[in-house]
Amino acid sequence: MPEKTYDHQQIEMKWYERWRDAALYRAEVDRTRPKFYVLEMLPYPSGTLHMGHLRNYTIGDALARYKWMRGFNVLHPMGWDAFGLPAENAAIARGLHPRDWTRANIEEMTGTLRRYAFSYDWSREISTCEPEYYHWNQWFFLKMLERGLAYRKKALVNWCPECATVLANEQVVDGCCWRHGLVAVEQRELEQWFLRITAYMEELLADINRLEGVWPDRVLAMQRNWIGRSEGTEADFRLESTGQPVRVFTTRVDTIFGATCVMLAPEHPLVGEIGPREQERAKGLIDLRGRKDLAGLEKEGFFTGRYAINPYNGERLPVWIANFVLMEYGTGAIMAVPAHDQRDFEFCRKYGIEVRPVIRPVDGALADADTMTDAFVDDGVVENSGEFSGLASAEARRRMTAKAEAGGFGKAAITWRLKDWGISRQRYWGTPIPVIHCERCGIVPAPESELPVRLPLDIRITGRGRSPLENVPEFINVACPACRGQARRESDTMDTFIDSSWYFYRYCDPRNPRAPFDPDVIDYWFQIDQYIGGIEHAILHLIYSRFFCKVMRDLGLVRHSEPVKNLFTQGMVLKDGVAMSKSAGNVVGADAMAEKYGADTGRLFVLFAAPPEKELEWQETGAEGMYRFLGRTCRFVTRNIERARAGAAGSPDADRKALRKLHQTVRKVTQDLETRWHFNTSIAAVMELMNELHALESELSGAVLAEASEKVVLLLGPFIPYLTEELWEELGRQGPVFRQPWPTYNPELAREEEAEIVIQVNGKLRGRFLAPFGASREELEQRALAHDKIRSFLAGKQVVKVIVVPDKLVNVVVR
RNA sequence: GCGGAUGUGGCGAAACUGGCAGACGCGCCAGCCUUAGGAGCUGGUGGCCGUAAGGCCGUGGAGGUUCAAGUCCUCUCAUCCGCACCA
Repeated sequence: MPEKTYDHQQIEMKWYERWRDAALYRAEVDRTRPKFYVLEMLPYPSGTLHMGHLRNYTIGDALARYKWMRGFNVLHPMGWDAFGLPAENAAIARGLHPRDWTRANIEEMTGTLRRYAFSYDWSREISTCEPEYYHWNQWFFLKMLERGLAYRKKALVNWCPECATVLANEQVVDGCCWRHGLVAVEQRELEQWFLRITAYMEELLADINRLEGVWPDRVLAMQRNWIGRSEGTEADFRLESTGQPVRVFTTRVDTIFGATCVMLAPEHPLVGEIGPREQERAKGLIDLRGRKDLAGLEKEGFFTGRYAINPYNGERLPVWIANFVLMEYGTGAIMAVPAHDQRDFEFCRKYGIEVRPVIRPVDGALADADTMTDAFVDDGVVENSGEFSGLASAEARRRMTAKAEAGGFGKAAITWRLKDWGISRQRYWGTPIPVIHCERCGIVPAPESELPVRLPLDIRITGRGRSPLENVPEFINVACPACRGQARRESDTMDTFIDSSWYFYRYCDPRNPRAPFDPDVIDYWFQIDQYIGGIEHAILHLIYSRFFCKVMRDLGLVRHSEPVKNLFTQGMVLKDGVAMSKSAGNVVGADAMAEKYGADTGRLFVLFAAPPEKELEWQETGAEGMYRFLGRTCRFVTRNIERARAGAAGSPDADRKALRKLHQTVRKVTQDLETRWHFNTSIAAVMELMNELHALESELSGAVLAEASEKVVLLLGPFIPYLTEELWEELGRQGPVFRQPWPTYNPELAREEEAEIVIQVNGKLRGRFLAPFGASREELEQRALAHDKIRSFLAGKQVVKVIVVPDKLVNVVVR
């Protein structure tokens, strides 16, 4: 029987055609079986689909196939169409209607993607860009509005001039738009819709510590940081002139006797009351501040001529306005304690304000104000602080806070960094916010029966910063649902992160016309067992979706509080040391890859070259190596089919060796995939097996060849769907590989006959010998000491001790 | 500054609870086969010394624990990432 050369083009097209419309990963739900829900956050493919995009897909797919073979019900939809955003961009660029573009895009993209993915394309059932989906966005919005979780207010918001829309805080990266790297975000004051994510911030923070599954520390740290809880004390410093309180927030109230001035943010409301000149100068500070890189900014400020009274000691402190004090954080005012805060120190030294140490190190003396060069910022012992002198910092904080509460001039306070989620966008593409503005009735929610509020299809996209919806009278002009008078429909649309916050719920029940989903169905599939994605979603999507989950729970829709059990962040794919991305212009296109070596080679390389959490430097030569391996495997299996079938005889010795390696490999791959996803070592193990099989090939019996071929195909099934499918058919077997049971191993066959015992002298490898498993310590010791080579090392020395690790090694300690 | 990681051959990386460092692959070298090969096959490949047998060194660095350390402890250096005048 001639061997078959590996023709990836032919094989992959054949199986792609055959499987393209099959719902491969849609489980016929048998609730008695265990379930596995794996999902990837694909970066939305707004351009060329490249190997960087496909990496997380490949990981998830391998896992899904493996779980399936292990007898799980698997839900494994493609996650990529969750965002409407790229559709809008491209529509503007191409002058196409977004809706058409989205459909065209789906067809265009899924050609390659599906050739890689080999799984069910759920984007055919759900596109978040369409009314069937945004109906339920609107429904959620109304529920939140009812509960006060959605509200509208005038606020200073981030504005991306390139997108011509507002952005949420989470979507501003380094002062720039997350989508337009170099475009600086401006601040504008606008009426905006917000979701009250802060209502859940305590829970969002607390639950980080309660996640049962595995989340990367990095992501947890980023979320903690972003939520930014900080415990401290608020205290009022009264203005000497008017008696008006200036409330400050501090985490170090124990240093308050060292306060030597009070500082206001330039935007602080009190600035206006102090005087027009001061207001003018404060404005100057704001402008100087610019919009980027606050950290590198030179500290500037000025004295207002006013004084405020320290409530703890009655001291009269000058009131300053300083550019580094932020209105958005705390109360917008601080007390400056230059001796114990580095920023205050720098500011006060610059302007000649007194530095007064009041905390000394536990085992040291108070610093000298004149000679200190840096603030002493650690906790210590409080000095020169009236009744609190001599206390440790922590204790002083407690007592001083208590005093403020008792005296009515302050309280313990917790400050959060997290702000409410601004969801208004002045884009066309997005879910219309379902409210109506009526002059008489105010803001009136659209009646639930009228959902979905549909986007008009006939629009012109201007990119001018006002929603194009405002120019569509049929959309804008409506009757007020309450009074029937003339009213205007809200023209803002929702942030598309709303879509992505719950799309994975809808995947479980995509056609439900009555509700976002059936809670019973959700109950079976959720939580997501394994979510896979890039680190870039650590604070955006992953906080929003956690928030959404808690809201849905409080609406009685779901019974869990966290959507994702285990989160995995895969490493980026680099090309020449830079993350593969369209903007960097260094992509290895999936099309080109599939053309040249095939999707199987691409998948295998991505899985083999590095463990999934690590970054992966793309190397063409590495892919070639994988291609060679596939070719060798293909030829080996096909050229032995005849001999296997004929049941040819072979050498028992070679058979035994081959079977041992085979069963060891099944064990190793199973362990590697079960406990940790070490795809790379799994694949390496199969390669080792193939090397051994090649070496023994001519001596193997038909039966062993048959068993080996079959198991190799099954072991590789999760990684290289096309070739294994083809070989499975060549072997005369029926049905998709991933519906076969995972191969089993026989521990008896896998066992080595003899143990190789290593002999060390003083911990250094000096020799080795074979011994039966389970040999006694005494026997091993004796044989080691009798070993020729060891004897030469022992000559003239005294054996102090012999350590024996059964079946492993003997270490002889000599002097 | 705060927080999170990561350091092993020429390269990507292995090494499960401390027990043979470098599996597997790439690259490179030699050979075979071929009209030819950017195809296939065989062998070699951490460094230094040695014709060889063999020896010494070797997991960022310095100490320590141990019969035994890439793995545990202490300190330190370097790189990457996230946040950042957050009071």
